[in-house]
Amino acid sequence: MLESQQRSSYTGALSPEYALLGFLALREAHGYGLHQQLVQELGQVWHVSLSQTYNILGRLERQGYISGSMMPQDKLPARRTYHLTQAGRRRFDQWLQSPSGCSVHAIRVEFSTRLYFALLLQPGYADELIDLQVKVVQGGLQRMRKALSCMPPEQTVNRLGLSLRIRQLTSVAEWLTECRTALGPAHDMER
Amino acid sequence: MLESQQRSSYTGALSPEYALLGFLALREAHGYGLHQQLVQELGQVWHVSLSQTYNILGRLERQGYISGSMMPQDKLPARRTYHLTQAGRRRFDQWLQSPSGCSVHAIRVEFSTRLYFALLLQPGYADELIDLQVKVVQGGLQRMRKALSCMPPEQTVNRLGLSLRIRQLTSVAEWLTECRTALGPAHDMER
DNA sequence: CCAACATACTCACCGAGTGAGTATAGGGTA
DNA sequence: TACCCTATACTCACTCGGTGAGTATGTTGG
Repeated sequence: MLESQQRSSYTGALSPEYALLGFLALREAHGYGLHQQLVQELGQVWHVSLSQTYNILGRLERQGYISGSMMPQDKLPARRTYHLTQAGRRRFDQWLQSPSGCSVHAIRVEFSTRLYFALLLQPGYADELIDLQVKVVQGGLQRMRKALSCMPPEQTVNRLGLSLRIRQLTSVAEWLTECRTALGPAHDMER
Repeated sequence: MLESQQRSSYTGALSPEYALLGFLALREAHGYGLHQQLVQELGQVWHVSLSQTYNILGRLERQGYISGSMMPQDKLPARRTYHLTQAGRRRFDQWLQSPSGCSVHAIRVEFSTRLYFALLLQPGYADELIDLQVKVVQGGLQRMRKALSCMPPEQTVNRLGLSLRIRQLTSVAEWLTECRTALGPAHDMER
């Protein structure tokens, strides 16, 4: 009964792990620095504490996507430098190709992150990424509008809840076109 | 640096625990039934699995906000019937009075839930609740707009991220006025 | 007669996220 | 010189969020 949503087996895409993989795709780094980078570059997108960053790095290493080794420094304490494994590279590349779901949160954090790395790694691909996402959003909007029209009127709060989701997704669609115009000029200069 | 957000000590307000407290404020009930109620009445607002419902009930009981006792049934297996304690009643009443933060998610789920119970328990209060929330949202919007104007232009993705948050919150504000008109007529009949 | 479905939970597990703690180095001040 | 604050660089223990599988029984449809 209207359980759409596309939850399925949770892929962890809504934690900043791909951002960390992305930074490591650019160059190897250690946890503390990665956290600083995350805050500076994507602080408006993700809000992650230092220990959370280490948690994710630990998990990514356990799962074999990154691998780290202690690098002693003179004066300052030794630090663990991570680099992407082949599996990690594959995972990141694959993620970069696939559009986000059509939940507002997914788009705000995951799509923005994807856009960030697309601009850095293959700027010509950004437009395509946005178009792809627009299509997903449009599809989601249709489904939601249909669901709303099918909902009994006495479900006041449920109707309002869905109505808000529709408004939110509509403004996401508008924002996506804003993205295109915001990136358009710089993008033209690239090619 | 722009850590606004009002995180502070996390109050658990973004899990459906208050919805469960609310249902129990109306009448005592057992886990399975509470879950059904949650899905039927607020399914567009919260997406909670059965086991998650039991998790939360377990925690609420450990924390002393609800208390349950096994009620044997003939034929069907015995079930644990919960009722609100005084502490739970206080907690729920206090929550019902206080506006949500100005994050989109907080409003979508928490405010909607508050509105749902306000309409059931003290319908005359709903308008006031909405007005209160509008003020919070307007304040948040101002802070975000200011933050955006202060952000360096080279922070493209961060700027876009904040811009989306602003769009989202703007559409929340519009939705709140939709709430008022949607509830207005029924509401007039109440007084 | 059997399968599917509804009732009513329980359990084990992993990821999300926080806060406190550890240790060292460098810079400023009283 | 003693002291404190900040920055670097983590580690640990803990709670909450959330899922999926499993258990056990009764009812209903083919």
